[in-house]
Amino acid sequence: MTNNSVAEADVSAGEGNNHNGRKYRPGRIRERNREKILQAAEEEFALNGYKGTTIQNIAERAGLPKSNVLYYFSNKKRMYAAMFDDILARWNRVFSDIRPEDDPAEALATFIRTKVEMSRRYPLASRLFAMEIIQGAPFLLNHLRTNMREWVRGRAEVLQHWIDNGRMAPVDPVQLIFLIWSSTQHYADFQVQILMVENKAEYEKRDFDHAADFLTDVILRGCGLEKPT
Amino acid sequence: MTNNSVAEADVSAGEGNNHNGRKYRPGRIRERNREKILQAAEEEFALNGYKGTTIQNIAERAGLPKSNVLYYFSNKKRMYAAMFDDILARWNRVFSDIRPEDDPAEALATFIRTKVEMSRRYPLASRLFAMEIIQGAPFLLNHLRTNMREWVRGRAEVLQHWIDNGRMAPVDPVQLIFLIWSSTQHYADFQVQILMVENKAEYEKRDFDHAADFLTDVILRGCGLEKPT
DNA sequence: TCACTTGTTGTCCATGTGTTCAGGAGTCCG
DNA sequence: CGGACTCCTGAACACATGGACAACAAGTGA
Repeated sequence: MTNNSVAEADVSAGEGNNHNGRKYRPGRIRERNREKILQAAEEEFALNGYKGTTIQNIAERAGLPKSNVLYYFSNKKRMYAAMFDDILARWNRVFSDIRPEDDPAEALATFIRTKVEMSRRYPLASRLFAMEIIQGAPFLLNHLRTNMREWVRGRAEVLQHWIDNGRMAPVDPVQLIFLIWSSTQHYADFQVQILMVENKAEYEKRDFDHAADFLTDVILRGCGLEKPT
Repeated sequence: MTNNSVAEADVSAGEGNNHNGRKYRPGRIRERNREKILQAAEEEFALNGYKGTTIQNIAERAGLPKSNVLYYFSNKKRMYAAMFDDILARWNRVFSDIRPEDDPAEALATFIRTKVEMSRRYPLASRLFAMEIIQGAPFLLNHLRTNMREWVRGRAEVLQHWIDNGRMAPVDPVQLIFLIWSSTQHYADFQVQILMVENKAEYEKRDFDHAADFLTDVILRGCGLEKPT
């Protein structure tokens, strides 16, 4: 199995037991603070980029002194990497596989809806990821080369299978995946632009529903599919 | 007319004449160096973000001493803004208007092709813009609120006109514009990801042609249109 | 050539930032 | 309670960076 994480393991004190035989429960304090910090980091990094974010800012947002933050993540890089581990894990938990015997229209619709939902629920993660890629993916390159490539190939194969069996129009499967990725992420990444253009102060749930409807409608038809009931 | 630029005018020495009555041609040296610097800035900012970019880096890439760069752009912010003025002007030069009497399929196809072509020719500009928006558009907010909003409304009106006349499927025109924006820009902004997933070292011209073909194909069909001959 | 503008550059400095470190407080278990 | 370990934190430091500035060089029209 390829290494699935972007962060080299941190020294991570408190991994359960020690050389003494005495057992300590791996601190719940640790757990709680780690989360507070990662949460804050996500917001700061997404707002200011890697370089633009200072540990001080993260610390303030997390309500902790800077030194304390550095106690949990020995340095900035590791923190950034740990954040992505978190995000990728979160994503992995959500996306279900597709199978050749599934209904194409239904599968695509679900995929689109799920992705739009991700844009709604985790816009920060989406933006973070986008910025990372735009800058050449210095941290995620390996992840793209391995996990993501396989992911895409797997899906593309199924799509191709559907095409070969005449169950959808013959469109390039990989490009189709890109199309769905880009158009759905757009609602998270370019939120400000969309809000400005539409002259709205903030998103509402129904905006996402509308977007999802629109995208399934156009893309499915674009693939020669009927909207599922 | 609304102010079309994002940069407050720089002091910009050498604006032609002086208080003395004597006339100087606004230095060609100035012109040349300005361009060298803006070019370098585009590359650096796109690669490292606003904060991550140092004047020193830009200077080195432009082959000038830092002090000289600061002679042309009195500070980092102004430089960043000037760069966007450049980029926006470049874009404005390219996009033609659409008219109600145009053929929908042809107009959309042209639009898509033009945007893909922009992704190919000016990937840095696209990435720069993307990063700026993702981070909340601190510099471009005003531009989004005015110019871009009007731009979208103008196009949307024409699209709606076509829909009302039954010349294309009834899809939300504004969403359609977003869809085209996002899917076409994706090839510039997420270049690394695409290359990694497809296991290619670099783009070739034909990749963009292929992408443009795919997008026109799917999106036009998605709008109930036939591909133009 | 002169008078004046434009262009060039080295130096200097205040500020901000990542990271280290040493010591102290808190927590848990026998 | 005592010992062992986890958690916390203020102070200090080395270093990078944006920008000011003053002196100097080059260019330009008369």
